[in-house]
Amino acid sequence: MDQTADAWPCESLCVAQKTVVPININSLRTACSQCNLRELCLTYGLNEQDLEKLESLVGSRRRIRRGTHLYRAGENFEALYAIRSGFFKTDVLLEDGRDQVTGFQMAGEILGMDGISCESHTCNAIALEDSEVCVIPYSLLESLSREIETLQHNFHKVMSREIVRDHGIMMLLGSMRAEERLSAFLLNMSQRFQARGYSEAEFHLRMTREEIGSYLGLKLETVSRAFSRFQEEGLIAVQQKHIRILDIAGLKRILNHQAI
Amino acid sequence: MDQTADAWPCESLCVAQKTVVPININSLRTACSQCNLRELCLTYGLNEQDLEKLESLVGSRRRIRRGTHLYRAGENFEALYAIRSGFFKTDVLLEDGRDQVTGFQMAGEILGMDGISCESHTCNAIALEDSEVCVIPYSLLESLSREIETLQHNFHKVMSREIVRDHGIMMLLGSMRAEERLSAFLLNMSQRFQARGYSEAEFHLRMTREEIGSYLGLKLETVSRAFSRFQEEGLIAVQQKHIRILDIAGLKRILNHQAI
DNA sequence: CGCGCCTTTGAAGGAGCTCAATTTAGGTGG
DNA sequence: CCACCTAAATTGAGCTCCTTCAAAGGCGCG
Repeated sequence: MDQTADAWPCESLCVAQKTVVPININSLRTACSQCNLRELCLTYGLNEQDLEKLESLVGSRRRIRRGTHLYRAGENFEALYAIRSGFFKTDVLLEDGRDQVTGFQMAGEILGMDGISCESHTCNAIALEDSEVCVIPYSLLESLSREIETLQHNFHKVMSREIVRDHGIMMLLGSMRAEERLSAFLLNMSQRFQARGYSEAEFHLRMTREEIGSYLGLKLETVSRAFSRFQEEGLIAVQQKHIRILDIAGLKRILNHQAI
Repeated sequence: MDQTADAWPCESLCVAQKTVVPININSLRTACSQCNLRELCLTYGLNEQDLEKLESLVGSRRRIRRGTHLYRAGENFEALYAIRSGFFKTDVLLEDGRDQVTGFQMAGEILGMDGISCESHTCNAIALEDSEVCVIPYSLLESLSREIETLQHNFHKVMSREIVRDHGIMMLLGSMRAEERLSAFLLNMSQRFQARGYSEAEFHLRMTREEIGSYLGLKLETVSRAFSRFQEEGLIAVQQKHIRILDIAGLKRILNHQAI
């Protein structure tokens, strides 16, 4: 099935990507072998035996209150973080004060890979709602992935996926107009919520218009106006942070540069 | 030394990055242990013993004529490529025909990491001049990096650096004006040429104005006008693809959002 | 209930785009 | 070696989409 069709533009070129089975995120247990997010996380496809070895991988959990940092640019890099629950943004800052949101991350996704290259983080990770992460000490991940081939492979795929995702955003920022960008954003959110067992058509955005704008290379007013126009055209129903998508095909048409 | 100061904006936040020693790219030998690009490549810091194991890593060489593809989006992913000599661009295509250059790669850099995530390439890699690459079969790289810790670590760093680089470009595309973008581009090129032992102040661009524009999210006319303005202001001397940087500090001032 | 923050909406301005014409460079063949 | 040809680059003028500045409305939280 083409669950990838509404991913970032260039991800749709990715034929072999696995179909993510919607999963249930209710009961929370302790280790990877019991984790409901397994299908989305680093441990995908590991056998029972290997999963046992992994019990040591997740050192601890950390709760991050809404609005606080998981890590900051410049801090020492020691661990990756797998999001158990919640919602994050990452952003980078320029000396002159300008900043840019580089991504929004949700349950099952991995944070912190920017830190590997120079052993210190290059961006900030901030919780947009009360969240919980699994702390994955990086040295442990490296040594375990020397033992467990599947883990190694998954880790590489996760990093590569991040690169592909970034290329999609570069495409978006470099060659799309405002409404195309917002359409891509909404479709991407929709698809990710769906992959986690939530509604693809109705969801709460955790970020402000300004954060969306920063991510999409637009001003908050432009984002707001685009939302309003989508609503006028019957593509979505929007009330503050609550979004209901009424016409997915219509949004896709906009993304594909076609007029309504 | 702050050779990182003129890297992409957010890379300058990266304190721990190694200083790349300028190297001599004249004599070409066969294996990694003899390669002059070692300092820039995956084999950095490996001891003699490990380097011997690596002889098998580079399966073969491939010559790529100017204007031809190293790989195409959609093709099966089987290997990474280390550039021995030459110059490449990568780009992604949208269904509606729009495309975007996602990067320019030069000697010592690794191509193809986009393909890991779904076992097929998601972008095109095209030689901008006659080039030569080392073919690194991916399965071999994975098994060798389970044996050789340093290789594993280097590989992860290379992928992470790609992510950090992409964040820098997202920053550029999302929040810089045309002249800031071009300034960042020139400073980045200058720094990379310097790291390879070439002049930081004078070099030949291998790409057209249109390709630069695509990379920077601008139209070719805008790029051309920005070049002309830089020349009027005495920051650079430009004659077609030949660039001479006259005032690096001035370019940096532009990048930092300050007026002349 | 009131305050602050977020969002919406309007009107004017500007940076970069589009369209178009001209110049220049580089490659080809006589 | 020169004339020719094509692709790339430059430059101008008008236009458009997004930004900027401003004001008002709404929601949530103490």
